[in-house]
Amino acid sequence: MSATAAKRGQKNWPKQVEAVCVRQGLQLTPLRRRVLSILGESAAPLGAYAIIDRLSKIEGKQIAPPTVYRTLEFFAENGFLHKIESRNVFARCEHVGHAHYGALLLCETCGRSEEIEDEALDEFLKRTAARAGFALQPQMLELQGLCKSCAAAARGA
Amino acid sequence: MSATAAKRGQKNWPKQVEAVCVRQGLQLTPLRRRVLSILGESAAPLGAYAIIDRLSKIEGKQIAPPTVYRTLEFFAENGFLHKIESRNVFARCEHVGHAHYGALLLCETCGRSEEIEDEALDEFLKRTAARAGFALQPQMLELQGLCKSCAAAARGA
DNA sequence: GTCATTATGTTATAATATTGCATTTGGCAA
DNA sequence: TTGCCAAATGCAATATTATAACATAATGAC
Repeated sequence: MSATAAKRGQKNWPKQVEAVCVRQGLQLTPLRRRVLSILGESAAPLGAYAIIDRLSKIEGKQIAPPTVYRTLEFFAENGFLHKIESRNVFARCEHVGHAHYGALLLCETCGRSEEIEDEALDEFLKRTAARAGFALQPQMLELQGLCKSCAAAARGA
Repeated sequence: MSATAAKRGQKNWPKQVEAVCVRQGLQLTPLRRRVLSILGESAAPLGAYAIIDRLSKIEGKQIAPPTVYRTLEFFAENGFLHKIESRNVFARCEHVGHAHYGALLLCETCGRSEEIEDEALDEFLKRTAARAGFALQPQMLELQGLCKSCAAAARGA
């Protein structure tokens, strides 16, 4: 993903979420809008407490954890956000309204996450698991590595 | 994996670990042996605090978290144990001394984890990530689903 | 407007993990 | 053997992540 594409995604994401909320009759309250904008402006996924801190600054008073966790839960349940379990952070879902499978490519160096949707991958995993008698759920993989620019930087260094 | 295979793995694991420790000159201290045996006897992966509780019972006094976390770190560093990030638990590495790639199949129902080693999967993932310019690290995937027996039970129910 | 539902506020606490420093143990060279 | 260094363990405090439980406020259906 190019830097400009990242920036576009970042800028458009709150608007896309808003559009889906309107279509589906989901309440986009002031609190949710503020959290949306915090997530929308971040280059990399954010931890809950980073969001709490930023929100507290915006609101001018200390916001308690449940407030933010509930908001994040709302976004995750409605397919706007991924929780990245391996890092305890929350990333914008770049495919608002699409199926939730594929993979998140997580950069070890810059912390950014990139989302790919790949039916072939899904199929391959299902078949691989099935050989062990395992029935896979649909899920987003979390894959660790280096993003294009960090890999280039590492090679250059 | 059959129940008997699981049981065999479980019984042999501490001995395999011990053998590798001897070969590599790693200290298998009394503390490490006790943690090894706790992990060896568990059907499913255990959380750090579950291990702390069991160890405290065995020792007859309260064991502090760092003691156990350090022991787990020792086993993980030496390839005897996997930390399952999506669940905050620790699972025996069933392929002691092998490459650490492939996948952990995690059953949502019984909590057990099964390890598969699959070079084709590794290749597939690398190629998929490479199309996004991403350089994947070798890693164990965590895949959620239902194990053979829990899937059968679910179908029967 | 009343009422039920949904959302938010607030306090407390649970669950997971680490830092920093003191003490003990094990290996090994003089 | 002794002394030393490095590795391992003990221990207290605290950091980080997340949830429970209950009160209050806002919203939408009727």
